[in-house]
Amino acid sequence: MGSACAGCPVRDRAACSVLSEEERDSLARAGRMRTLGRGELLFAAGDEDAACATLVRGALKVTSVDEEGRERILALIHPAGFIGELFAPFAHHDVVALGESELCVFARRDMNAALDRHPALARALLRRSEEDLHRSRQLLALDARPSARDKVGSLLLALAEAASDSPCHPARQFDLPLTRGEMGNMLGLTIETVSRALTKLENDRVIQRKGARGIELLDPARLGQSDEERVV
Amino acid sequence: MGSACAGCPVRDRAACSVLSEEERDSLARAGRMRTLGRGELLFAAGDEDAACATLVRGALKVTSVDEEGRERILALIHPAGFIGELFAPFAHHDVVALGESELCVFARRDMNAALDRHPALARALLRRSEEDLHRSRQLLALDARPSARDKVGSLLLALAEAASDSPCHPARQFDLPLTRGEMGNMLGLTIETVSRALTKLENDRVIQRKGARGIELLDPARLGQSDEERVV
DNA sequence: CGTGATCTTGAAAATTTTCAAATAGAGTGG
DNA sequence: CCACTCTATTTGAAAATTTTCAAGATCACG
Repeated sequence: MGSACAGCPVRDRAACSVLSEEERDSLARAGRMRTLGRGELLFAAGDEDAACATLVRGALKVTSVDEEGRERILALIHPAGFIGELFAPFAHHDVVALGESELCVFARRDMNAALDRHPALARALLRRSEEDLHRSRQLLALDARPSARDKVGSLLLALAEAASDSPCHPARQFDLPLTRGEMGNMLGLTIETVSRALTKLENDRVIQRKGARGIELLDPARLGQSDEERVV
Repeated sequence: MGSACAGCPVRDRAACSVLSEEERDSLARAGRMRTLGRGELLFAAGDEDAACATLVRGALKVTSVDEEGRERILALIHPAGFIGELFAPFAHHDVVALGESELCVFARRDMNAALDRHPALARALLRRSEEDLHRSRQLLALDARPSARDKVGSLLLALAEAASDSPCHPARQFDLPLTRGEMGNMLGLTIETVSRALTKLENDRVIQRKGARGIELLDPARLGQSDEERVV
């Protein structure tokens, strides 16, 4: 029987890829695989000693719920992403599967021990955390766009890039992992406004909808652009 | 002559506080102090091998400029905060002083070397990065509020907490480190809307303005709340 | 005590939200 | 496989909010 990680689809990209074969297997023995269906919770805000995990397949959302019960999506996690707070005494946010997802889950104590044992792992997580921070800031930049059309366009572009295998190139065609409500939630818009923005993008021949969730990018260059600016 | 760090105001909170006295001094010798005035640039997006630094005094903003020239504030850095990307080949964003600021600056190579030499430093930076990520997500949550009044209120609360010494307790009175334009920028609102929101908050006896920049919190509990929800 | 920049305020225009209803899709049980 | 049902999405029109444009007030500073 081969290594537990031998067939792992993210073995070359996840944080643990910096470990040697043996080190990785030993870490894998401390963890376990887990599958979540759409809407299932990995852990909830307030959980003590919440686990941490590498996402192997699927997609997750990180959300917070304010005092009035409104949910806010704070981040999306894609395969090879690491999820979990190693230092906070309890989880700050909920983490929920957007679709069927597979994770490699570790107890926080085990991950902390691994961090001590393998300095390279700490570096790898620091690097990943830096990337997460960058992604979070890009998300922040989305909200700066003045018009709903631009916000939705920028989000589509971000999702297309996340859906693509090759980094930095958006997938030409992909399925939205988010409902209209979830998209609106991320952009501070209502469901109806998101829907209207998509209609407008389609009328402008920037995208082509394929059913409710499928998106084809006809003119990716105009997605991130302002509504007006491209009249030239 | 004592240690270079002996009088450092953030010596107990910055990432380097996990080092021993000697380790810290040796790191300090690799770095240098630098003072920036309001509006001065620490480094710019695209800089190769941009330095990194711990903020000792003052405040910084991390900004990006989109293709149409609009600036977007992505993060605020407060004393003891660490700034700089250790892994990206070039800086993603501009970093600018909001007011007179003092920093402890390191060449990226030196910081990377220190990371290898002191695993505890990698952990400390990972922890700090996790906190930055959390703050960035909180900022993201600001934009979810539907009304301008709530957005501005939430931002004021965040700034009051940053201005306070005691964590988790907002300063009752403080000076805004940001112009109206910068606040609007962070919230996706115009200068005028921010100004009107402040006027409304003042009319509602939630805050009291002291000149253009001074803010006194009269009823902090109502700052983060929805406009309507608190009619009871 | 000017002077330029920042901030406030007003009114019209544009955009978004809200409320309401119709349509399309996905999943289920017959 | 199809009809049914529940949910998600789209669309419309009025109401509310925000932006834009314009002008006056205030502040900081030389």
